[in-house]
Amino acid sequence: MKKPVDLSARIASDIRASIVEGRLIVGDRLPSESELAEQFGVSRSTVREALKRLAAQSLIRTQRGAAGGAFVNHLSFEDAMAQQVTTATLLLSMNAISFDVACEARFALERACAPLAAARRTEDQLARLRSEIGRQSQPGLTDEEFCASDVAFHRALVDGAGNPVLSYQLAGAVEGMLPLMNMITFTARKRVQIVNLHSRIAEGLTRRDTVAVEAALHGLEDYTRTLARDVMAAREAARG
Amino acid sequence: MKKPVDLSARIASDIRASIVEGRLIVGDRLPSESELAEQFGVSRSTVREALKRLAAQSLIRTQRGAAGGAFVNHLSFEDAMAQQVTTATLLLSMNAISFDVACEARFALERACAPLAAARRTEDQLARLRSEIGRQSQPGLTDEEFCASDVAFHRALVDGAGNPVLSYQLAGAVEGMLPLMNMITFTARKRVQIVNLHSRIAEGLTRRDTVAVEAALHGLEDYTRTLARDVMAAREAARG
DNA sequence: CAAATCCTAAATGTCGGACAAATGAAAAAA
DNA sequence: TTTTTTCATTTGTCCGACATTTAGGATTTG
Repeated sequence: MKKPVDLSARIASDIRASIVEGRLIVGDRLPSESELAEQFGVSRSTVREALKRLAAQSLIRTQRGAAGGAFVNHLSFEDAMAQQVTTATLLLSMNAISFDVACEARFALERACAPLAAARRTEDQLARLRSEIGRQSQPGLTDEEFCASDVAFHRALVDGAGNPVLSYQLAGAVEGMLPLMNMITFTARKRVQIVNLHSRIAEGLTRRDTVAVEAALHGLEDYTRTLARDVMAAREAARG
Repeated sequence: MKKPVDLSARIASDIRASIVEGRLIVGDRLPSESELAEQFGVSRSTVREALKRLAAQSLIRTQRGAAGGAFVNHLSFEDAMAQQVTTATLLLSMNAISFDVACEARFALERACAPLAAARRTEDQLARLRSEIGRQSQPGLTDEEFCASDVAFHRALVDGAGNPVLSYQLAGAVEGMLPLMNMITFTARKRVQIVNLHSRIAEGLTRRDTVAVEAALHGLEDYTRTLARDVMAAREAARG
């Protein structure tokens, strides 16, 4: 693709291509830093910078010691999700993404999970949903705790679809929005509304009623956007 | 969160937190490598390895020269999508994700875009869709070219939703599946079927008929999975 | 003989210094 | 004023050294 000018970037790019295209597979050990330095005709420092680049993308891991070295990493869903979340967070905060756009994307993705979750949800997952609803009804909760429980609820919903790829995709969308959601103050009255909608979702899934779940998600999207609009309006008024 | 043992990882983590939490904002210049080395009480090499880690995540960019240094990068959708695609590709190839699971996730996400795309599609986007359909009908196309056009078609479909966050999410799902899709040989007969379904999608969008688009996407998902199953079966038979 | 201990070689992690190359800005020349 | 030159700053690269970790062999000990 591109021609990186820096040697360390070029070397990282080379090795990355080897991994992506399957010439190096999971568990393979790369040559030692000294050997790589000789192979590429650069110093060990430069090789190290290249390896750190790859490590930052979770493509390799390094072990010290006699049988140590750099190994092609098994990219787990957890690793990928962690990256996804930080990337999504920055993407939203840096690109002047409006709350509406982020919200729309998030609920569109969640609704995509509804039919699958309705068909496959287990009793365990239903219990998780109800447990989070119970927590959200507790009076002493801070806004942050309420938000955290909200995230847990929606992750449980998505996990109900039983598709790890969807869970991975959604994690970024939902958790990336957390900073934005945390700006909203959830009064008792608002919490009741949200908990009601959550209950409708849980009931819909219990009855395996896709349409009901989608409708509740639509309601939740509308209500969330209304809340955000009010927050923005209040903020405007305070400034003017 | 975690306690990185390596100094370069720890420093990278520190600076990353500063960026994510807003203490450093887009365009800000970090102290020079020497200054950072002094601040953190480490050598310049260690600082450099930390900075390379951040550069690998597109969090910073570096400039040489007098007014150079490391600057907090503006994370564009393009950068994020490129990362997303390589991550998704590796995720699918390393985690023994079945074709069915990947396919299901992809089409679930695409169907999520259908209502939005039906409401907002422009004439330009419709023209793009028809243009790709035209290309896919040409007889001389290789399988790779057919796949590439297929990707372009689906990206245009998703872009029709007019939500950059959705476009970003989908890019990973669709392009990450490319290596898997490329394993399928598209005979003339199969191509006709696919082009027919693509046409139904384009027609549905033209009429702003969400239900028709979703139905066509369902049909395409089923057909794609059938094709994959046949490929796998043929492969099994060849081995046995 | 078996088990525990020690030793050693190999590899990454860190350090410090050195020079090259790029680059913007100040100083000098036209 | 405009152009050229010089220069200080900063990243990119290289080298050599030592510390730290670790697996596995060698040695000692029961």
